[in-house]
Amino acid sequence: MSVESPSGLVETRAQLFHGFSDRSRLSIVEALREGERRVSDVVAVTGLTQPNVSMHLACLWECGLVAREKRGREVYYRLIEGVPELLSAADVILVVAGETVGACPRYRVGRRAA
Amino acid sequence: MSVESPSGLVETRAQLFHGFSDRSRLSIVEALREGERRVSDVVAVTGLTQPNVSMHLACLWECGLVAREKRGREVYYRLIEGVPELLSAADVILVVAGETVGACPRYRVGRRAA
DNA sequence: CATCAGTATTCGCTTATGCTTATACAGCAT
DNA sequence: ATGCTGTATAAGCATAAGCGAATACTGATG
Repeated sequence: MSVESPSGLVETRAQLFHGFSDRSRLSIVEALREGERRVSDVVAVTGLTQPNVSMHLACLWECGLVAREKRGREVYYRLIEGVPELLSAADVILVVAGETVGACPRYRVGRRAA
Repeated sequence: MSVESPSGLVETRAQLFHGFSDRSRLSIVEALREGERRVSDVVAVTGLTQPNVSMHLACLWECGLVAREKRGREVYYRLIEGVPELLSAADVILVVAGETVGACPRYRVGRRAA
């Protein structure tokens, strides 16, 4: 069952969006937006813990949303094609609905009790 | 703090994607893709329960991702502008990464133990 | 081989949130 | 008013999944 299947498509799309639905993963993605980065670079930029970044990157990689290349003992990650465009499409919506989305009361997306 | 703010942007984007990260909500969105629909229409098309659909639509509406119009005792919902484009951008990615995304082992996005 | 830097993995906990069932509310007809 | 249709809300439960801490790999260097 490929992407062609209507019902499977919805399922797969949901999973894709889920990959980007977490604040931490999205900040990692943002860090990769300018080009490939080592894990430790991402850690430095995002302020997340190393295991956390590693987990999220593994998650994104397993889902095929980032590419990975090992050089020596370092591992470089980069976004696959299409991702920047998806982010742009999201930002277009946010121009209009940003305030509302940001204030959405039904979920907090990882914003742990703060 | 508007969409302009870098950190706030990531947060808001995460929430936006979260809105589309659920299988049920996404099937509802898909149902709305062809135009405005009543709640009961969406129920019929998706096979979800009426309270469930109502909840998800309320969620999407509060987040500003769908527009709502009441006519008599019926309520019509439709997608706001930019959403179809976001879905298309997602599909572009899925053409390449669809198989991988669909098989992503780290989460199941609402696919309850089946 | 010993050590260190960079990365990945596991465990356990906590929280978010989707679902079901029951029920309440709103508007129209008789 | 009564009843019916369409929609929304609430309570309670079950589960997904993010996080911190500890630890295991892996490859480079001396």
